[in-house]
Amino acid sequence: MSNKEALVVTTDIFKLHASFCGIFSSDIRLRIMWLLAEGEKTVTELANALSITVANVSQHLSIMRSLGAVASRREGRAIYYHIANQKFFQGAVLIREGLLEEMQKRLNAVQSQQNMQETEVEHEEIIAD
Amino acid sequence: MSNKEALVVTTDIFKLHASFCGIFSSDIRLRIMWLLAEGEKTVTELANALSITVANVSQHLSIMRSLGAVASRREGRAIYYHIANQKFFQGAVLIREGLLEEMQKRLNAVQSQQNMQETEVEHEEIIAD
DNA sequence: CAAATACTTGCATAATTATGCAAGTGTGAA
DNA sequence: TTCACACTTGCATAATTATGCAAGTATTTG
Repeated sequence: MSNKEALVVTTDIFKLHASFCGIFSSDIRLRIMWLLAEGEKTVTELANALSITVANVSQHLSIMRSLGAVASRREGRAIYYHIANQKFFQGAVLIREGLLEEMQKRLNAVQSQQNMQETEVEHEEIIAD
Repeated sequence: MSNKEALVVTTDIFKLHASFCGIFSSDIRLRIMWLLAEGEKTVTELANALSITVANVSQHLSIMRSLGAVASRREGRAIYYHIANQKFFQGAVLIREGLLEEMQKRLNAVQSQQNMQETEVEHEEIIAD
């Protein structure tokens, strides 16, 4: 994800989709999406919320804008950014939900395995008797 | 996205989510998701469908499995892969829909701009009369 | 056990992406 | 016009990710 490509021109929807999803492969850009989901924000507001430099936020926004994930409007000397299409955020939310579900499943699996082991120990103790 | 990390252990949901989304930033892995959405498939089947080497598919699957996007089961000497949670696919679909919507919007914008220009020309012609 | 099939892994090399810092642009106010 | 503010860009350096190829493991079959 560099910000040097001015325009993405691909006829291959999978390649386009993949480049686009590069947006979500940075935790900073994900946090920006989550902040912008609350409503439009300026670069400075985002930088403050994220505790990183304005230049860095600007570079991330430049990538996101070049891929069409966000759009901006100028008001005086501030530039307000917003999510270009809510489906981008909704899709990211869905993926996160899946992740959390899977983590919960694994946690449950580990816990029930622990219960199994505890049961085995009890069983051994019974045998030891 | 290397396949060397055995286990992702992060308490930061944004970092975890971002690593996970690295899966979608490769067109090959996206194609694998789309193929697996049809139903479970072996590594060889995927390699044939994608016209790439089995080793390469295996490496991509290894990344996807290490992040929990896919799971597998062995049947004889074949290993069948499937999507671990449908929300992963649904989220990717939603993002693609957003992308296509935005592309359509831009196409419409270009077309209406062309219509505007045509109207201007007509206008000039009327003036020329 | 040997051979064949199906898949995985290690490693080197190439390509892409991220970051900080310095310098630049655009806007409004004095 | 000069200054300050808000943001962007270029560039170098570091870090991550992708790919092919060769060698490896696991399973079934003869």
